[in-house]
Amino acid sequence: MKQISTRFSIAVHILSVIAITNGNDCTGDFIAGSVNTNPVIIRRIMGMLKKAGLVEVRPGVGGASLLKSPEQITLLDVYRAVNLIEDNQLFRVHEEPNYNCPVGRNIETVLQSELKEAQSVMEQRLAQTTLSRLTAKFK
Amino acid sequence: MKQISTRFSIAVHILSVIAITNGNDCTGDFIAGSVNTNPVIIRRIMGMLKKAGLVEVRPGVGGASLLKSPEQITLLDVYRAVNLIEDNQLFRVHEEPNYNCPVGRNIETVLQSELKEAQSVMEQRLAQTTLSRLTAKFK
DNA sequence: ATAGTAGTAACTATAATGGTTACAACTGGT
DNA sequence: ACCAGTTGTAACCATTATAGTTACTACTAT
Repeated sequence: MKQISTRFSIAVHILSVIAITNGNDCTGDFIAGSVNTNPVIIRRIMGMLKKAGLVEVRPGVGGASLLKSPEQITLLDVYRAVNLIEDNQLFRVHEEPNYNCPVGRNIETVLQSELKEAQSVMEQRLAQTTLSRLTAKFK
Repeated sequence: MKQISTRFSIAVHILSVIAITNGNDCTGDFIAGSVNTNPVIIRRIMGMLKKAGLVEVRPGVGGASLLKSPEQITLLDVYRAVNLIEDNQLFRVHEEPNYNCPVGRNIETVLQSELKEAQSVMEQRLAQTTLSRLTAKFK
């Protein structure tokens, strides 16, 4: 199966680096070195984090800093920032079943409500973990 | 973002049809008509459900039936049957971060444990919904 | 002016998905 | 014994997301 993209984990990595360095000379190239990937990947994800209002970047000279404190940034915030998804639905449901069949007629509505519940509890669990909680566990 | 494949929702659809028809003349082509897709798709997914011990198919003559009662089949059973995933990890984490960086050194372990938790609560929610609970809501 | 940085566009390779056609193997009924 | 209907696969295809790369413009402090 297709797993959830590494954009999410990289975004958390990026924010952790910014949090730890306290925004000191935290350029895209520096972060790319820590993540061990191409700087453009970092810039792209940083763009999403900017759009979500989580970070700001000093234009020209470079360097990123957090717009919210690490205690206020949760994994759900990051997840939502980088995983823009159709209708915010993690689970995709097959379309246009046969409405002449009692199953085809009902499956979408009935199943969707259960899947939304499952997605919701996952997201609420993500919302319980803050960035500061994560970085506190670093050794 | 890439959503979770419709294999899952189709598999639930398949099992619902079998449950409702009570395994009466429930051929792949018939189910394909209800799902409104190609019969081969149904056979492929049915193969996974067979491997997971959820259904059996009469060879030659055709027709599927449940190997467990609808009260005993949960959405998690179905999810696990059709979404075989590397290491059973829904979230993918970027590999080979820079171990010379305190973030790169710790991010994998620390983040993984949180993500596993989030995945786990979602799966436990799926486990609470049985096939019979679903079909009972059909109108 | 220049060096270093950010922001994008454009391109590539890879993989998963959803679908299709084709074919072999099996079964029950005639 | 044949035949129709079915299952189980293999092979192929188009589409899409992902992850990465190169290249270029624009901006800022020195």
